[in-house]
Amino acid sequence: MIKAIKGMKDILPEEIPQWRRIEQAARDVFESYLYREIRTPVLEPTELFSRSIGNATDIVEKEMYTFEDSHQSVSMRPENTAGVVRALIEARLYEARGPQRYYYVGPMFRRERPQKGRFRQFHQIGIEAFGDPGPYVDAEIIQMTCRFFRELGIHGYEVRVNSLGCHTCRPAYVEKLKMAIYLIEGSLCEDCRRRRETNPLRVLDCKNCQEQLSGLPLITENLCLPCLEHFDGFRAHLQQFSIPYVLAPRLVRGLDYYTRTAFEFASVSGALGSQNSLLGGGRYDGLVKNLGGPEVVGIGFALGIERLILALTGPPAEPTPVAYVAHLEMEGFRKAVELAEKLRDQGVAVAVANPLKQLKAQFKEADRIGATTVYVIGPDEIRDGVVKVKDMTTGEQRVVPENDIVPSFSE
RNA sequence: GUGAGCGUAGCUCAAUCUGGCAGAGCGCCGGACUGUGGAUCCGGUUGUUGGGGGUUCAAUUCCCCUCGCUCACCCCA
Repeated sequence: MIKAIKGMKDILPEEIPQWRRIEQAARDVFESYLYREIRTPVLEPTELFSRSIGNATDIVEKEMYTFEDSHQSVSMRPENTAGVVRALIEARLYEARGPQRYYYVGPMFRRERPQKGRFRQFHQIGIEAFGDPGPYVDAEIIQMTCRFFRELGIHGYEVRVNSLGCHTCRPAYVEKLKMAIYLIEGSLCEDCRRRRETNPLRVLDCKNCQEQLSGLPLITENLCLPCLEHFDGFRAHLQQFSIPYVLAPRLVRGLDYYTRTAFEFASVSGALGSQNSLLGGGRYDGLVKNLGGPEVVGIGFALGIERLILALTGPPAEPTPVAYVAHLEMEGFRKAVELAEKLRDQGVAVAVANPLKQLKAQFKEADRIGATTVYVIGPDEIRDGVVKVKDMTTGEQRVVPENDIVPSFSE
């Protein structure tokens, strides 16, 4: 049997209503904040990702699906900020009047070992806002996400915020941090000692060594003045919007391009297994320029649809009502097909049994597909010019003149 | 990339520890009911025990290899 590739899943019809609900809520909410949809290719030049996400990150180093295509290295997108920024530059969207706010929905690819809430093909909904340097946008994005979550009835989460500094203050802080780690290195786990060089900020987040780490300097205490003002402004706006949040000075994003504001919506319900990040994002003020565009600042986030579904509670959507046309003998079958087409003209979903199927079997089938109404047409009905109509929930059946069959059956 | 657990009927799982005819429930098909579903009863159907090799008179069971799935680490949405 040919099976789907590891970490890639079919989304079966049963699950589709949930996906549509999430996507629709996102479109409605984001568009109410003047975000517009953008669709970019799944395949991009590998260089786009190595230059934006960062060459030394796990994503670029070992998780991308990369191959040669006519002497060019191309990769399937592991995230979509880089693609949107490329489009912004390529189409000179930054020159347009009005807000440059975009959202996207689509599959992303990372070649990791799959586990709960993590797949090799997964789906993200994300937004990017360009050209606005002030902290108000940062807070507005959080507000917008809270509205989106509220719309979906998701509650078991917390908002975590941090500032990662900028090109002025971060390098100095990283050096300071490295030095501090060096001093306590002996008490740290193997991973942390490795991370001191590869990704010092990550050390702060280590689950094994929290006790030893309490004395390390925090980025929030080492911000330059502009970064500090931005961070304070951001938090003041959150308070103004009455959004509860947790200060997470150890929150680090895994992508190199982030500056200043970084945030995360984390599930606190345990529904995501060991993954708890529902959504992550932040500001990336240097990225557009880095990729060859003008000095345009940006901020954005992405959320994982599969993870959102895990966090979703509540009853599944009700199935849409359907009708079934049962029949006897070829004569009845012909009439049944006609009736079914008339009902479809009225917008009703209708199934017709194969010709000459036993009536009993037809009713069984009607029951199985969840038909709310069954119409019966046989020689007797044709002779009398009527159709029998059975309500499958109550079991009641009545005789209706053929010409009166409008979509009057109960929903 | 590393570690652990699990692969038995369409589905959920027994039997594996202690080797001895591969089972149950659900589903499906049919009948009781020849023009009426769901409930009940009766009957029937369902297998490369993931694959390969080894030990043994005998392997679903024990051993080795391999593939797959799941969870966790790493990292992230």
